[in-house]
Amino acid sequence: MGDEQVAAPTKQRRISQRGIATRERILEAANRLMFVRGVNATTLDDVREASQTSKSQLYHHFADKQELVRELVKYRGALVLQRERAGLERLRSFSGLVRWRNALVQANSLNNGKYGCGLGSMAVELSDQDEQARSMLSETFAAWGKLISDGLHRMRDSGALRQDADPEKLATGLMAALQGGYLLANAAHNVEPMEVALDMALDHIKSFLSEPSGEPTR
Amino acid sequence: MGDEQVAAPTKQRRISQRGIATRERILEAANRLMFVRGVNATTLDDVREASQTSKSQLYHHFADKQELVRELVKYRGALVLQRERAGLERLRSFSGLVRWRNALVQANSLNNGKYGCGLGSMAVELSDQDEQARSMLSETFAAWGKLISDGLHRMRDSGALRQDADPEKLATGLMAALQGGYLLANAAHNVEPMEVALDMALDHIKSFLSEPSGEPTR
DNA sequence: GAAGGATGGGACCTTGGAGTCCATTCAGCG
DNA sequence: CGCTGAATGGACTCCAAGGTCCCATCCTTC
Repeated sequence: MGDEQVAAPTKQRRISQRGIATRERILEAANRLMFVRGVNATTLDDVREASQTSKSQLYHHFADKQELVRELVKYRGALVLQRERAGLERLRSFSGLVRWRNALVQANSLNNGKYGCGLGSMAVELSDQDEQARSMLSETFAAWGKLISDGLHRMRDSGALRQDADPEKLATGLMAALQGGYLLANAAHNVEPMEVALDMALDHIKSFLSEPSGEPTR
Repeated sequence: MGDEQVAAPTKQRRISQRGIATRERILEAANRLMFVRGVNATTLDDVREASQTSKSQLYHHFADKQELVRELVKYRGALVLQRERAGLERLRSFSGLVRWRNALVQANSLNNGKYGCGLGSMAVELSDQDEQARSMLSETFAAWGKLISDGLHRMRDSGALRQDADPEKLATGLMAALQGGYLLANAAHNVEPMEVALDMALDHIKSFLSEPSGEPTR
């Protein structure tokens, strides 16, 4: 409960290139391990070993495990948003959504549905135990949703989507279908539920396309 | 790896009424605690205290924590299926689905979206760390889905739903929307995403209703 | 090239929480 | 009743995992 540099920001610790690299290595290792085993089931010794560092390094860069986890939330959130931005920022048509869907499905099918969504599983594991992590995750989901709804807005503005379509709601529904799909696929060790869920959401969006759209895509 | 009474079922330990009650109390306490804190974040001492039992009782009834958790998976699965059966076994119309949706939303809104689905969160927490638990959960999801698809089949048979509707896929989509909705609602501490997700799934099902159905419900 | 902070290795400490054990009480049965 | 095994209380053991510490080495700066 200290007031951590509220009024004395001068004392900023120097940080070298090497230090940055180590910190990155730690986060990268934590990311990998916690993705497959879950956050709570991953120990700091696991992380230490996988990142080829030592205990002192871990505690040099992170105050404790909780802080490491929080930094991981940011790290992973940034990765996901970056990936999603790449796939969504130029979304202007329904077929773009289909391509986006296909990429996610394909990636997940490489694991046979295992592990689920890096953000979703953290959300489940942490929401009830770390308020700060929860709120960061919630914001990340919001940003992700915005990427989708922005695309839908573009589609609506361009006339591809009807005026009565609600981009925000459609985006939320699509995100939920995606997360639920990940969850069921993970439990079943099989991507199929995720495909079905995404197809449902896409069909729902398709029902808001303007008239001159031909037969079913898929 | 012992073959546990494969051929000598005579030695079945006697179990008294009192013993059964204690076992039940333990499961019930574990259920409550692990629902709000998560499985891994709940200690056996927590359970012991909340159930007003002692260490020896815990280990008298369950071999270890893993077994307790697995029994909890069964226990909770049975509870959920029982509740869902009550709400779905007589499902014959779209308005029945709406009522079902409303009940789930209302229940979750009492927690402001917190905690999520008892099965879904266990699935995320356990799928990557206990194969047996994962497979039981997967089966429970399947049974849950079947309750829904059975209802949809009845609707299709009665003509409420068109012939080209696929009850299994619709049920999977609905389940995914529900789980994803729980997840987002939990992260946001707000039921809304869950409502939006379920409404999307219901709209999707509605699009398969036979002609003579009037304007939007909701 | 000496000082001082950043980086690093890894032994060590501490503790929470899983799991053991034994003495005691309780309940059904001959 | 008294015997037997189930039910129970709770002290105790043990260890994995988080966290501390100290000393060595590296890098930057003057």
